[in-house]
Amino acid sequence: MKDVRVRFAPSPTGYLHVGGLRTALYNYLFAKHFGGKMILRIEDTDQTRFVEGAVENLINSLRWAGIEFDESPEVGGAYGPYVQSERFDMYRKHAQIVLDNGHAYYAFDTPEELLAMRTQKPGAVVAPKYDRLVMKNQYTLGEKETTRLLAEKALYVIRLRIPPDAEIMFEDIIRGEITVQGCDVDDQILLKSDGFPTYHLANVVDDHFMKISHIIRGEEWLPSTPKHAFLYDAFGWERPEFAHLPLLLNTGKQKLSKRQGDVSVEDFRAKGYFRDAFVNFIALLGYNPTADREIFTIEEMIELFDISKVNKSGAVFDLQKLEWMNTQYLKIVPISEMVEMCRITLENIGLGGFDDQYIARVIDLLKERIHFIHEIPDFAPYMFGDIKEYEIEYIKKRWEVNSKEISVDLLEIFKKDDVFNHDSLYGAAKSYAEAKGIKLGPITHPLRMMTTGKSVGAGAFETMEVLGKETCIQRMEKFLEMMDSGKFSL
RNA sequence: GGUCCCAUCGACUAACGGUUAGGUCACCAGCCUUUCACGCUGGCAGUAGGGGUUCGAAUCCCCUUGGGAUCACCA
Repeated sequence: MKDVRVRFAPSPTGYLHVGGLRTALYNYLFAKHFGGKMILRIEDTDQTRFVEGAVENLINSLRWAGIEFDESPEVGGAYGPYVQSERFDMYRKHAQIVLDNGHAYYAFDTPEELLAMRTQKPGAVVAPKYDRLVMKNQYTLGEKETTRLLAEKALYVIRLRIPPDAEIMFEDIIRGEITVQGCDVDDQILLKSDGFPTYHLANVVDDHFMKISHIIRGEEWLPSTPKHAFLYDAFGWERPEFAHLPLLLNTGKQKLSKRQGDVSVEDFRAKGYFRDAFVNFIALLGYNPTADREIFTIEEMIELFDISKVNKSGAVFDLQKLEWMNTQYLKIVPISEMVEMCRITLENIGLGGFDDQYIARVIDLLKERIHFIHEIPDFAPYMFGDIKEYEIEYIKKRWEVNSKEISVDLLEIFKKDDVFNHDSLYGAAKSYAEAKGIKLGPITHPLRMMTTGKSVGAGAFETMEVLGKETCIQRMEKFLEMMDSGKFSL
Protein backbone atom coordinates (compact mmCIF):
# COMPACT_ATOMS: atom_id res chain seq x y z
CA MET A 1 0.00 0.00 0.00
CA LYS A 2 1.27 3.45 -0.87
CA ASP A 3 1.81 6.05 1.81
CA VAL A 4 -1.47 6.89 3.42
CA ARG A 5 -2.23 10.58 3.38
CA VAL A 6 -5.76 11.72 4.12
CA ARG A 7 -7.26 15.10 4.59
CA PHE A 8 -10.13 16.81 6.29
CA ALA A 9 -11.15 19.75 4.15
CA PRO A 10 -13.86 21.85 5.73
CA SER A 11 -15.05 25.22 4.61
CA PRO A 12 -14.74 27.77 7.40
CA THR A 13 -18.38 28.22 8.29
CA GLY A 14 -17.82 29.17 11.90
CA TYR A 15 -18.68 25.92 13.59
CA LEU A 16 -17.89 22.22 13.33
CA HIS A 17 -20.85 20.11 12.32
CA VAL A 18 -21.07 16.71 14.01
CA GLY A 19 -21.07 15.14 10.57
CA GLY A 20 -17.84 16.98 9.91
CA LEU A 21 -16.41 15.63 13.11
CA ARG A 22 -17.36 12.09 12.12
CA THR A 23 -15.67 12.59 8.75
CA ALA A 24 -12.58 14.04 10.40
CA LEU A 25 -12.57 11.21 12.91
CA TYR A 26 -12.79 8.46 10.29
CA ASN A 27 -10.01 10.09 8.31
CA TYR A 28 -7.98 10.25 11.49
CA LEU A 29 -8.65 6.64 12.47
CA PHE A 30 -7.79 5.51 8.97
CA ALA A 31 -4.56 7.49 8.85
CA LYS A 32 -3.41 6.43 12.29
CA HIS A 33 -4.30 2.82 11.64
CA PHE A 34 -1.86 2.77 8.77
CA GLY A 35 0.66 5.12 10.32
CA GLY A 36 -0.21 7.70 7.69
CA LYS A 37 -0.55 11.45 7.69
CA MET A 38 -3.57 13.53 8.55
CA ILE A 39 -3.91 16.85 6.78
CA LEU A 40 -6.17 19.81 7.38
CA ARG A 41 -6.97 22.01 4.44
CA ILE A 42 -9.28 24.99 4.60
CA GLU A 43 -11.59 25.34 1.62
CA ASP A 44 -12.33 29.02 1.50
CA THR A 45 -12.69 29.61 -2.20
CA ASP A 46 -16.10 31.16 -1.69
CA GLN A 47 -15.23 34.68 -0.68
CA THR A 48 -18.87 35.48 0.02
CA ARG A 49 -18.90 33.09 2.94
CA PHE A 50 -16.01 34.37 4.96
CA VAL A 51 -16.51 34.03 8.71
CA GLU A 52 -14.20 35.75 11.17
CA GLY A 53 -12.28 33.39 13.43
CA ALA A 54 -13.75 30.32 11.81
CA VAL A 55 -10.48 28.56 11.17
CA GLU A 56 -9.27 28.99 14.73
CA ASN A 57 -12.61 27.75 15.99
CA LEU A 58 -12.47 24.72 13.74
CA ILE A 59 -8.98 23.76 14.83
CA ASN A 60 -9.94 24.33 18.41
CA SER A 61 -12.99 22.06 18.22
CA LEU A 62 -11.05 19.37 16.42
CA ARG A 63 -8.35 19.56 19.03
CA TRP A 64 -10.93 19.24 21.78
CA ALA A 65 -12.10 16.07 20.08
CA GLY A 66 -8.55 14.78 20.14
CA ILE A 67 -7.81 15.19 16.46
CA GLU A 68 -4.43 16.66 15.69
CA PHE A 69 -3.01 17.24 12.25
CA ASP A 70 0.35 16.38 10.80
CA GLU A 71 -0.02 19.17 8.28
CA SER A 72 -2.32 22.16 8.57
CA PRO A 73 -2.43 25.93 8.24
CA GLU A 74 -1.33 26.03 11.86
CA VAL A 75 1.61 23.62 11.85
CA GLY A 76 2.51 23.93 8.19
CA GLY A 77 3.96 21.09 6.15
CA ALA A 78 5.76 20.31 2.93
CA TYR A 79 2.76 20.73 0.67
CA GLY A 80 1.38 24.06 1.83
CA PRO A 81 -0.11 26.49 1.90
CA TYR A 82 -3.05 24.70 3.44
CA VAL A 83 -5.58 27.41 2.85
CA GLN A 84 -7.07 27.49 -0.62
CA SER A 85 -7.33 31.23 -0.85
CA GLU A 86 -3.54 31.26 -0.78
CA ARG A 87 -3.25 28.86 -3.69
CA PHE A 88 -5.11 30.70 -6.42
CA ASP A 89 -2.20 30.66 -8.85
CA MET A 90 -2.28 26.89 -8.94
CA TYR A 91 -5.92 26.78 -9.86
CA ARG A 92 -5.63 29.31 -12.68
CA LYS A 93 -2.65 27.50 -14.03
CA HIS A 94 -4.44 24.19 -14.05
CA ALA A 95 -7.60 25.61 -15.50
CA GLN A 96 -5.41 26.70 -18.39
CA ILE A 97 -3.99 23.22 -18.72
CA VAL A 98 -7.37 21.57 -19.25
CA LEU A 99 -8.34 24.43 -21.49
CA ASP A 100 -5.30 23.73 -23.61
CA ASN A 101 -5.78 20.01 -23.80
CA GLY A 102 -9.39 20.34 -24.83
CA HIS A 103 -11.05 19.08 -21.64
CA ALA A 104 -12.42 22.48 -20.74
CA TYR A 105 -13.78 25.52 -22.51
CA TYR A 106 -14.75 29.15 -22.15
CA ALA A 107 -18.37 30.08 -21.55
CA PHE A 108 -19.89 33.54 -21.50
CA ASP A 109 -23.44 33.02 -20.32
CA THR A 110 -24.84 35.57 -17.93
CA PRO A 111 -26.44 34.50 -14.66
CA GLU A 112 -29.79 35.52 -16.14
CA GLU A 113 -29.31 33.31 -19.16
CA LEU A 114 -28.39 30.39 -16.99
CA LEU A 115 -31.38 30.97 -14.77
CA ALA A 116 -33.65 31.10 -17.79
CA MET A 117 -32.23 27.82 -18.98
CA ARG A 118 -33.00 26.16 -15.68
CA THR A 119 -36.46 27.53 -15.17
CA GLN A 120 -38.06 25.79 -18.06
CA LYS A 121 -41.72 25.02 -17.80
CA PRO A 122 -42.63 22.30 -15.35
CA GLY A 123 -42.95 19.01 -17.14
CA ALA A 124 -40.16 19.81 -19.52
CA VAL A 125 -38.51 16.64 -20.67
CA VAL A 126 -34.99 17.98 -20.66
CA ALA A 127 -33.07 18.09 -17.43
CA PRO A 128 -31.78 21.56 -16.52
CA LYS A 129 -28.28 20.70 -17.58
CA TYR A 130 -25.86 22.99 -19.38
CA ASP A 131 -26.15 22.34 -23.08
CA ARG A 132 -22.93 23.49 -24.69
CA LEU A 133 -24.43 23.21 -28.16
CA VAL A 134 -26.90 26.00 -27.54
CA MET A 135 -25.50 28.15 -24.77
CA LYS A 136 -22.98 30.95 -25.16
CA ASN A 137 -19.52 29.44 -25.25
CA GLN A 138 -16.45 29.02 -27.42
CA TYR A 139 -18.12 26.30 -29.46
CA THR A 140 -21.29 28.14 -30.35
CA LEU A 141 -19.56 31.49 -30.68
CA GLY A 142 -16.64 30.33 -32.74
CA GLU A 143 -12.96 31.00 -32.28
CA LYS A 144 -12.96 34.55 -33.59
CA GLU A 145 -15.74 35.79 -31.38
CA THR A 146 -14.27 33.99 -28.40
CA THR A 147 -10.89 35.63 -28.85
CA ARG A 148 -12.59 38.98 -29.28
CA LEU A 149 -14.60 38.59 -26.07
CA LEU A 150 -11.53 37.53 -24.15
CA ALA A 151 -9.56 40.44 -25.56
CA GLU A 152 -12.12 42.96 -24.44
CA LYS A 153 -12.19 41.34 -21.00
CA ALA A 154 -15.71 40.04 -21.08
CA LEU A 155 -16.72 37.98 -18.05
CA TYR A 156 -16.22 34.30 -18.61
CA VAL A 157 -16.09 31.02 -16.77
CA ILE A 158 -14.20 27.86 -17.61
CA ARG A 159 -16.25 24.72 -17.81
CA LEU A 160 -15.27 21.11 -17.81
CA ARG A 161 -16.04 19.43 -21.09
CA ILE A 162 -17.61 16.07 -20.40
CA PRO A 163 -18.14 14.01 -23.58
CA PRO A 164 -21.77 12.87 -23.71
CA ASP A 165 -20.78 9.39 -24.79
CA ALA A 166 -18.21 8.92 -22.04
CA GLU A 167 -18.79 6.29 -19.43
CA ILE A 168 -17.29 7.43 -16.18
CA MET A 169 -16.49 4.69 -13.73
CA PHE A 170 -14.89 4.88 -10.34
CA GLU A 171 -14.37 2.64 -7.38
CA ASP A 172 -15.62 3.50 -3.92
CA ILE A 173 -14.07 1.56 -1.04
CA ILE A 174 -17.38 1.42 0.80
CA ARG A 175 -19.81 1.12 -2.10
CA GLY A 176 -17.91 -0.63 -4.82
CA GLU A 177 -17.98 0.25 -8.48
CA ILE A 178 -20.08 3.22 -9.58
CA THR A 179 -20.74 4.09 -13.20
CA VAL A 180 -22.29 7.23 -14.62
CA GLN A 181 -22.91 8.21 -18.23
CA GLY A 182 -21.27 11.37 -19.51
CA CYS A 183 -24.57 12.66 -20.82
CA ASP A 184 -25.86 12.73 -17.24
CA VAL A 185 -22.97 14.79 -15.92
CA ASP A 186 -23.11 18.55 -16.10
CA ASP A 187 -20.29 20.63 -17.58
CA GLN A 188 -19.11 21.81 -14.21
CA ILE A 189 -17.69 25.30 -13.84
CA LEU A 190 -14.06 25.04 -12.81
CA LEU A 191 -13.11 28.68 -12.70
CA LYS A 192 -15.66 31.33 -11.81
CA SER A 193 -15.91 34.68 -13.53
CA ASP A 194 -14.20 36.33 -10.56
CA GLY A 195 -11.21 34.15 -11.30
CA PHE A 196 -11.74 31.97 -8.23
CA PRO A 197 -11.90 28.22 -8.60
CA THR A 198 -14.91 26.18 -7.62
CA TYR A 199 -14.64 23.40 -5.11
CA HIS A 200 -14.29 20.83 -7.83
CA LEU A 201 -11.16 22.26 -9.40
CA ALA A 202 -9.49 23.37 -6.20
CA ASN A 203 -10.20 20.08 -4.52
CA VAL A 204 -8.77 17.92 -7.27
CA VAL A 205 -5.70 20.08 -7.76
CA ASP A 206 -4.97 20.24 -4.05
CA ASP A 207 -5.56 16.58 -3.40
CA HIS A 208 -3.18 15.75 -6.18
CA PHE A 209 -0.39 18.06 -5.14
CA MET A 210 -0.82 17.30 -1.47
CA LYS A 211 -0.41 13.65 -2.43
CA ILE A 212 -3.68 12.61 -0.85
CA SER A 213 -4.02 8.85 -1.15
CA HIS A 214 -7.59 8.40 0.09
CA ILE A 215 -10.48 10.78 -0.06
CA ILE A 216 -12.83 9.98 2.78
CA ARG A 217 -15.79 12.31 2.81
CA GLY A 218 -19.55 12.45 3.23
CA GLU A 219 -22.02 10.79 0.90
CA GLU A 220 -23.30 14.15 -0.28
CA TRP A 221 -20.22 14.24 -2.51
CA LEU A 222 -21.02 11.07 -4.32
CA PRO A 223 -22.97 12.73 -7.16
CA SER A 224 -20.08 15.03 -8.02
CA THR A 225 -17.39 12.39 -7.79
CA PRO A 226 -17.67 11.47 -11.49
CA LYS A 227 -16.64 15.04 -12.30
CA HIS A 228 -13.65 14.71 -10.04
CA ALA A 229 -12.70 11.34 -11.46
CA PHE A 230 -12.95 12.79 -14.95
CA LEU A 231 -10.79 15.73 -13.93
CA TYR A 232 -8.03 13.51 -12.62
CA ASP A 233 -8.05 11.74 -15.96
CA ALA A 234 -8.09 15.03 -17.85
CA PHE A 235 -4.94 16.08 -16.02
CA GLY A 236 -3.45 12.68 -16.59
CA TRP A 237 -3.14 12.15 -12.84
CA GLU A 238 -3.55 8.98 -10.87
CA ARG A 239 -6.84 9.02 -9.04
CA PRO A 240 -6.88 8.69 -5.26
CA GLU A 241 -9.13 6.12 -3.67
CA PHE A 242 -12.59 7.26 -2.72
CA ALA A 243 -14.69 6.35 0.29
CA HIS A 244 -18.04 8.01 0.81
CA LEU A 245 -19.33 7.87 4.35
CA PRO A 246 -23.02 7.38 5.11
CA LEU A 247 -24.89 10.52 6.09
CA LEU A 248 -25.74 11.47 9.65
CA LEU A 249 -29.50 11.75 9.90
CA ASN A 250 -32.01 13.40 12.19
CA THR A 251 -34.90 11.42 13.66
CA GLY A 252 -36.89 12.20 10.52
CA LYS A 253 -34.16 10.38 8.58
CA GLN A 254 -33.01 13.46 6.76
CA LYS A 255 -29.54 14.86 6.57
CA LEU A 256 -28.70 16.37 9.92
CA SER A 257 -28.86 20.10 9.54
CA LYS A 258 -28.68 23.12 11.73
CA ARG A 259 -32.39 23.80 11.66
CA GLN A 260 -33.44 21.02 13.97
CA GLY A 261 -31.51 21.48 17.16
CA ASP A 262 -27.89 21.18 18.00
CA VAL A 263 -25.58 19.93 15.32
CA SER A 264 -22.31 21.60 16.14
CA VAL A 265 -19.72 19.99 18.32
CA GLU A 266 -19.41 23.30 20.14
CA ASP A 267 -23.03 22.85 21.23
CA PHE A 268 -22.40 19.41 22.63
CA ARG A 269 -19.24 20.48 24.28
CA ALA A 270 -21.05 23.36 25.93
CA LYS A 271 -23.72 20.98 27.14
CA GLY A 272 -21.11 19.19 29.18
CA TYR A 273 -20.61 15.95 27.30
CA PHE A 274 -17.33 14.28 28.01
CA ARG A 275 -14.99 14.52 25.10
CA ASP A 276 -14.24 10.82 25.03
CA ALA A 277 -17.89 9.85 25.37
CA PHE A 278 -18.86 12.11 22.53
CA VAL A 279 -16.11 10.90 20.25
CA ASN A 280 -16.86 7.28 21.14
CA PHE A 281 -20.50 7.82 20.26
CA ILE A 282 -19.77 9.61 16.99
CA ALA A 283 -17.35 6.90 15.96
CA LEU A 284 -20.05 4.27 16.31
CA LEU A 285 -22.33 6.09 13.90
CA GLY A 286 -21.43 4.21 10.79
CA TYR A 287 -20.00 1.00 12.02
CA ASN A 288 -18.96 -1.03 15.01
CA PRO A 289 -15.69 -2.92 14.89
CA THR A 290 -16.97 -5.66 17.17
CA ALA A 291 -20.17 -7.48 17.82
CA ASP A 292 -20.37 -7.00 21.55
CA ARG A 293 -18.81 -3.77 22.72
CA GLU A 294 -19.79 -0.13 22.78
CA ILE A 295 -17.01 1.50 24.75
CA PHE A 296 -13.72 2.06 23.01
CA THR A 297 -10.72 4.24 23.68
CA ILE A 298 -9.42 6.20 20.74
CA GLU A 299 -6.39 3.92 20.60
CA GLU A 300 -8.62 0.87 20.36
CA MET A 301 -10.65 2.46 17.61
CA ILE A 302 -7.49 3.23 15.66
CA GLU A 303 -6.32 -0.33 16.10
CA LEU A 304 -9.63 -1.83 14.97
CA PHE A 305 -10.62 0.62 12.27
CA ASP A 306 -11.53 -0.85 8.90
CA ILE A 307 -12.94 1.57 6.34
CA SER A 308 -14.23 -1.18 4.10
CA LYS A 309 -16.60 -2.32 6.84
CA VAL A 310 -18.27 1.04 7.26
CA ASN A 311 -22.00 0.94 6.60
CA LYS A 312 -23.55 2.20 3.43
CA SER A 313 -26.79 3.55 4.84
CA GLY A 314 -27.29 6.69 6.86
CA ALA A 315 -27.24 6.69 10.65
CA VAL A 316 -29.75 8.47 12.84
CA PHE A 317 -28.16 10.59 15.53
CA ASP A 318 -29.80 9.31 18.71
CA LEU A 319 -29.48 11.63 21.68
CA GLN A 320 -30.65 9.03 24.16
CA LYS A 321 -27.79 6.76 23.39
CA LEU A 322 -25.38 9.67 23.54
CA GLU A 323 -26.60 10.40 27.07
CA TRP A 324 -26.16 6.80 28.03
CA MET A 325 -22.66 6.92 26.64
CA ASN A 326 -21.95 9.93 28.80
CA THR A 327 -23.10 8.15 31.95
CA GLN A 328 -20.78 5.28 31.07
CA TYR A 329 -17.89 7.71 30.94
CA LEU A 330 -18.87 9.07 34.35
CA LYS A 331 -17.36 5.80 35.55
CA ILE A 332 -14.28 6.02 33.37
CA VAL A 333 -13.15 9.62 33.15
CA PRO A 334 -10.34 10.43 35.60
CA ILE A 335 -11.62 12.14 38.73
CA SER A 336 -9.27 15.07 38.24
CA GLU A 337 -10.90 15.89 34.93
CA MET A 338 -14.36 15.76 36.47
CA VAL A 339 -13.26 17.91 39.40
CA GLU A 340 -12.04 20.48 36.94
CA MET A 341 -15.38 20.51 35.13
CA CYS A 342 -17.31 20.69 38.36
CA ARG A 343 -15.22 23.50 39.78
CA ILE A 344 -15.84 25.56 36.68
CA THR A 345 -19.56 24.93 36.94
CA LEU A 346 -19.52 26.00 40.57
CA GLU A 347 -17.51 29.11 39.86
CA ASN A 348 -19.92 30.08 37.11
CA ILE A 349 -22.77 30.19 39.59
CA GLY A 350 -20.83 32.01 42.25
CA LEU A 351 -19.85 29.00 44.30
CA GLY A 352 -16.09 29.10 44.02
CA GLY A 353 -13.66 28.25 46.76
CA PHE A 354 -14.31 24.58 47.39
CA ASP A 355 -11.20 22.52 47.50
CA ASP A 356 -10.59 19.82 44.94
CA GLN A 357 -10.61 17.03 47.44
CA TYR A 358 -14.04 17.93 48.67
CA ILE A 359 -15.36 18.28 45.12
CA ALA A 360 -13.90 14.91 44.30
CA ARG A 361 -15.74 13.33 47.21
CA VAL A 362 -18.99 14.95 46.15
CA ILE A 363 -18.60 13.72 42.59
CA ASP A 364 -17.80 10.25 43.77
CA LEU A 365 -20.87 10.35 45.97
CA LEU A 366 -23.25 11.46 43.25
CA LYS A 367 -21.90 10.27 39.92
CA GLU A 368 -24.21 7.30 39.67
CA ARG A 369 -27.23 9.53 39.88
CA ILE A 370 -26.43 12.19 37.33
CA HIS A 371 -25.86 12.36 33.58
CA PHE A 372 -23.61 15.38 33.51
CA ILE A 373 -21.15 16.91 35.93
CA HIS A 374 -22.85 20.26 35.66
CA GLU A 375 -26.02 18.81 37.17
CA ILE A 376 -24.31 18.48 40.53
CA PRO A 377 -24.99 21.94 42.05
CA ASP A 378 -28.64 21.65 41.14
CA PHE A 379 -28.94 18.02 42.09
CA ALA A 380 -27.26 18.53 45.47
CA PRO A 381 -27.16 22.20 46.43
CA TYR A 382 -26.87 21.14 50.06
CA MET A 383 -23.29 20.08 49.41
CA PHE A 384 -22.31 23.67 48.72
CA GLY A 385 -24.13 25.72 51.31
CA ASP A 386 -26.99 25.81 53.79
CA ILE A 387 -30.29 24.27 52.87
CA LYS A 388 -32.40 27.00 51.36
CA GLU A 389 -35.46 24.97 50.67
CA TYR A 390 -37.00 21.82 52.07
CA GLU A 391 -39.15 19.54 49.96
CA ILE A 392 -42.38 20.02 51.83
CA GLU A 393 -44.14 17.10 50.16
CA TYR A 394 -41.37 14.82 51.30
CA ILE A 395 -41.74 15.97 54.88
CA LYS A 396 -45.49 15.52 54.77
CA LYS A 397 -45.09 12.04 53.48
CA ARG A 398 -42.24 10.79 55.61
CA TRP A 399 -42.27 12.75 58.89
CA GLU A 400 -44.19 10.46 61.14
CA VAL A 401 -45.34 10.57 64.75
CA ASN A 402 -42.19 8.92 66.01
CA SER A 403 -39.83 10.82 63.73
CA LYS A 404 -39.02 13.46 66.28
CA GLU A 405 -38.19 10.96 68.99
CA ILE A 406 -35.99 9.01 66.61
CA SER A 407 -34.23 12.14 65.43
CA VAL A 408 -33.51 13.38 68.92
CA ASP A 409 -32.13 9.99 69.97
CA LEU A 410 -29.98 9.76 66.86
CA LEU A 411 -28.71 13.28 67.31
CA GLU A 412 -27.39 12.34 70.72
CA ILE A 413 -25.80 9.17 69.38
CA PHE A 414 -24.18 10.97 66.46
CA LYS A 415 -22.79 13.69 68.67
CA LYS A 416 -20.69 11.07 70.37
CA ASP A 417 -19.54 9.59 67.07
CA ASP A 418 -16.08 10.90 66.30
CA VAL A 419 -15.51 8.61 63.34
CA PHE A 420 -18.61 9.83 61.53
CA ASN A 421 -18.34 7.82 58.37
CA HIS A 422 -20.81 5.63 56.53
CA ASP A 423 -19.98 2.52 58.53
CA SER A 424 -20.18 4.13 61.93
CA LEU A 425 -23.40 5.97 61.13
CA TYR A 426 -25.01 3.02 59.44
CA GLY A 427 -23.94 0.73 62.28
CA ALA A 428 -25.36 3.04 64.90
CA ALA A 429 -28.61 3.48 63.00
CA LYS A 430 -28.96 -0.21 62.50
CA SER A 431 -28.50 -1.17 66.13
CA TYR A 432 -30.86 1.62 67.15
CA ALA A 433 -33.44 0.26 64.72
CA GLU A 434 -33.03 -3.25 66.06
CA ALA A 435 -33.33 -2.09 69.64
CA LYS A 436 -36.53 -0.21 68.82
CA GLY A 437 -37.85 -2.97 66.61
CA ILE A 438 -38.27 -0.65 63.61
CA LYS A 439 -37.06 -0.72 60.05
CA LEU A 440 -34.34 1.49 58.64
CA GLY A 441 -36.68 3.61 56.52
CA PRO A 442 -38.17 5.59 59.43
CA ILE A 443 -34.60 6.51 60.31
CA THR A 444 -33.07 7.31 56.95
CA HIS A 445 -35.91 9.45 55.69
CA PRO A 446 -35.83 11.97 58.50
CA LEU A 447 -32.05 12.01 58.36
CA ARG A 448 -32.08 12.73 54.64
CA MET A 449 -34.69 15.41 55.15
CA MET A 450 -32.77 17.11 57.92
CA THR A 451 -29.36 17.03 56.27
CA THR A 452 -30.26 17.64 52.62
CA GLY A 453 -33.84 18.88 52.47
CA LYS A 454 -34.43 16.66 49.47
CA SER A 455 -36.07 13.33 48.86
CA VAL A 456 -33.52 12.03 46.40
CA GLY A 457 -29.80 11.79 46.56
CA ALA A 458 -27.06 9.39 47.45
CA GLY A 459 -27.36 7.12 50.48
CA ALA A 460 -28.17 9.06 53.65
CA PHE A 461 -25.12 7.87 55.55
CA GLU A 462 -22.68 8.33 52.70
CA THR A 463 -24.02 11.80 52.21
CA MET A 464 -23.62 12.61 55.89
CA GLU A 465 -20.09 11.36 55.84
CA VAL A 466 -19.14 13.78 53.08
CA LEU A 467 -21.09 16.60 54.69
CA GLY A 468 -19.18 16.07 57.92
CA LYS A 469 -20.19 15.81 61.54
CA GLU A 470 -20.39 19.49 62.34
CA THR A 471 -22.67 20.34 59.44
CA CYS A 472 -24.93 17.38 60.04
CA ILE A 473 -25.39 18.02 63.74
CA GLN A 474 -26.07 21.66 63.07
CA ARG A 475 -28.61 20.92 60.33
CA MET A 476 -30.41 18.37 62.48
CA GLU A 477 -30.70 20.77 65.35
CA LYS A 478 -31.92 23.52 63.09
CA PHE A 479 -34.51 21.29 61.50
CA LEU A 480 -35.83 20.13 64.85
CA GLU A 481 -36.10 23.72 65.97
CA MET A 482 -38.01 24.66 62.86
CA MET A 483 -40.27 21.70 63.32
CA ASP A 484 -40.97 22.68 66.91
CA SER A 485 -41.76 26.25 66.04
CA GLY A 486 -44.18 25.15 63.33
CA LYS A 487 -42.18 26.55 60.44
CA PHE A 488 -43.41 23.74 58.27
CA SER A 489 -47.08 23.96 57.50
CA LEU A 490 -47.90 20.30 57.43
C1' G B 1 -38.61 15.24 -12.35
C1' G B 2 -33.22 13.43 -14.12
C1' U B 3 -28.97 10.96 -12.05
C1' C B 4 -26.77 8.36 -8.18
C1' C B 5 -26.86 5.89 -3.43
C1' C B 6 -29.26 2.95 0.20
C1' A B 7 -32.67 -0.93 2.73
C1' U B 8 -31.34 -6.28 9.57
C1' C B 9 -35.59 -4.93 15.94
C1' G B 10 -38.41 2.12 17.20
C1' A B 11 -32.69 3.78 17.15
C1' C B 12 -27.12 2.35 16.67
C1' U B 13 -25.21 -2.07 14.88
C1' A B 14 -23.13 -7.78 14.36
C1' A B 15 -23.63 -11.89 11.27
C1' C B 16 -19.11 -10.79 4.56
C1' G B 17 -23.79 -18.58 1.54
C1' G B 18 -24.97 -22.90 6.67
C1' U B 19 -26.30 -18.95 13.67
C1' U B 20 -32.56 -20.82 17.58
C1' A B 21 -30.42 -13.71 13.18
C1' G B 22 -26.15 -11.69 18.25
C1' G B 23 -25.01 -7.06 21.16
C1' U B 24 -26.18 -1.89 22.74
C1' C B 25 -29.82 2.37 23.58
C1' A B 26 -34.92 3.04 24.58
C1' C B 27 -39.15 0.40 26.58
C1' C B 28 -41.40 -3.49 30.05
C1' A B 29 -40.94 -7.02 34.26
C1' G B 30 -38.26 -9.01 38.33
C1' C B 31 -34.03 -8.93 41.73
C1' C B 32 -30.89 -5.82 44.81
C1' U B 33 -31.96 -1.71 48.26
C1' U B 34 -31.35 3.33 52.73
C1' U B 35 -34.93 7.54 48.83
C1' C B 36 -33.45 8.05 43.81
C1' A B 37 -30.16 5.86 40.93
C1' C B 38 -26.39 2.31 39.61
C1' G B 39 -26.01 -2.80 38.98
C1' C B 40 -27.88 -7.78 37.86
C1' U B 41 -31.53 -11.17 35.49
C1' G B 42 -35.28 -11.79 32.07
C1' G B 43 -38.73 -9.94 28.28
C1' C B 44 -40.68 -7.20 23.90
C1' A B 45 -38.90 -6.32 19.02
C1' G B 46 -35.93 -7.09 12.90
C1' U B 47 -33.80 -9.33 7.67
C1' A B 48 -39.49 -4.01 3.13
C1' G B 49 -42.29 -7.18 -0.79
C1' G B 50 -41.92 -10.51 -5.00
C1' G B 51 -39.16 -13.46 -8.15
C1' G B 52 -34.72 -16.12 -9.31
C1' U B 53 -29.42 -18.69 -8.46
C1' U B 54 -28.10 -22.55 -4.78
C1' C B 55 -28.43 -28.73 -1.36
C1' G B 56 -28.80 -24.18 1.54
C1' A B 57 -29.97 -16.82 0.97
C1' A B 58 -30.29 -11.40 5.72
C1' U B 59 -26.00 -12.36 2.68
C1' C B 60 -25.52 -13.19 -4.71
C1' C B 61 -28.84 -11.48 -9.21
C1' C B 62 -33.47 -9.09 -11.12
C1' C B 63 -38.02 -6.42 -10.40
C1' U B 64 -41.28 -3.65 -7.22
C1' U B 65 -41.81 -0.51 -3.14
C1' G B 66 -39.81 2.77 0.23
C1' G B 67 -36.12 6.24 1.95
C1' G B 68 -32.06 9.55 1.02
C1' A B 69 -28.48 12.54 -1.52
C1' U B 70 -27.64 15.58 -5.52
C1' C B 71 -28.85 18.52 -9.81
C1' A B 72 -25.28 26.86 -8.15
C1' C B 73 -20.20 31.27 -10.97
C1' C B 74 -21.71 27.04 -2.22
C1' A B 75 -18.72 23.71 -0.23
